[in-house]
Amino acid sequence: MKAQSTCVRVFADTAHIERSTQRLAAAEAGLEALAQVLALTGNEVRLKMLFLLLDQQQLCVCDLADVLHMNVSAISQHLRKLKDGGVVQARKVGQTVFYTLTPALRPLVQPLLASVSTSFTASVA
Amino acid sequence: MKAQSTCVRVFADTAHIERSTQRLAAAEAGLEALAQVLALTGNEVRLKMLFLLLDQQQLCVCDLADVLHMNVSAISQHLRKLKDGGVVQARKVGQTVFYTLTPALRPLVQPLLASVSTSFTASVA
DNA sequence: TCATTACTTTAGCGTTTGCTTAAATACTAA
DNA sequence: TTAGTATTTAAGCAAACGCTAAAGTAATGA
Repeated sequence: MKAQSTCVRVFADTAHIERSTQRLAAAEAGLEALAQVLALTGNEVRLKMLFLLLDQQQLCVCDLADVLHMNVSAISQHLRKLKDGGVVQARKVGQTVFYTLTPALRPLVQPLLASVSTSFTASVA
Repeated sequence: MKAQSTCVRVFADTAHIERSTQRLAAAEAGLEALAQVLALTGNEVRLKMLFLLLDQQQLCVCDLADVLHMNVSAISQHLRKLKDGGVVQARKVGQTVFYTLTPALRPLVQPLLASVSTSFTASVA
C-alpha cells in the first residue's frame, strides 16, 4: 500500500514519509485503543472522577454525585462509559455500587493525574 | 461550601467526602486544563499526528495528509485545534508550514505514546 | 407487601465534533 | 502579472456528546 501522493512538493522527503507510514501501521491498533481511553479521560467530569478514584480507592455513584455537584443520572451515564471502556470497574454491595479504577489502567492514568497538582498546571493553564 | 447531600446513605463517610471535595477544589484548575489537552489527544487522527510528530520532529500539512490518507483541509483543521490547545507549534518556511510538538507538552505526550508499542496494547485492546 | 433508597436506562434536545466542498489567502516562479 | 502550489477558512451537514426528566430495576426494611 502506498500513500496517494496528494502533494507535489519538490523536497518531499519520501524516505521520511515512508518510514512514518510504516511506523504508523505498526502502532495503529495500539493508537486506536489509546485514543479511545484518552477520549474518555478528555472530559472534565470524567477526569475529575478518575482523580477522585485514584485518591479514594472506591466511591459510589452517590458520593461522586455529591462531590461533583451533579445529577446522579448524569454521573451514572459517565460511569457507564468509563466501565464500557474498561477504565473503571463496578462492585455491588447491597444496593450501592462502588466504582474502582481498573488496576491495569492505573499505570496510564496515575502519571497523567500526578502532573495536575504540580508543574503541569503552570505550563499549560 | 458544602455538598448538597443528595444521598441519604447511613454509612455515608462524611470525612471521606469532605476530603475528596477539598482535594478536588485544589486541583480543579489543573484538571480543567488537563482535560482540555486530553480531549485533543483523544481523537484517533490527532493522536496519530502526535505519534508521528514525536517520531519525526516536524512534518508539514501535506506530509501528514499523505501518511494519514486524509483530506488536507481536514488535517489542517485538526492541526488548528492542536495549535490552539498549545500542543503543537507552527513554523512557516516558504509556502509550507511545518508543525512541531510543543516542547513543554512533550513530557505529557511522550509517556502516553511510549506505551502504545508495548504492554498497553495487550492490556487494553 | 409496600414504601424507600440506590442506581440504571430511555427518550428527547440543544451543543459540539469532524468531515466535505468550495472559496480565500500566501508564497513561488515563470 | 499570471499560473500554480500550500495552506487556511467558511459553510453545511450528519453523527456523537452530555445533560435533564421520567420511567424502570434491584435491594432493604417497616
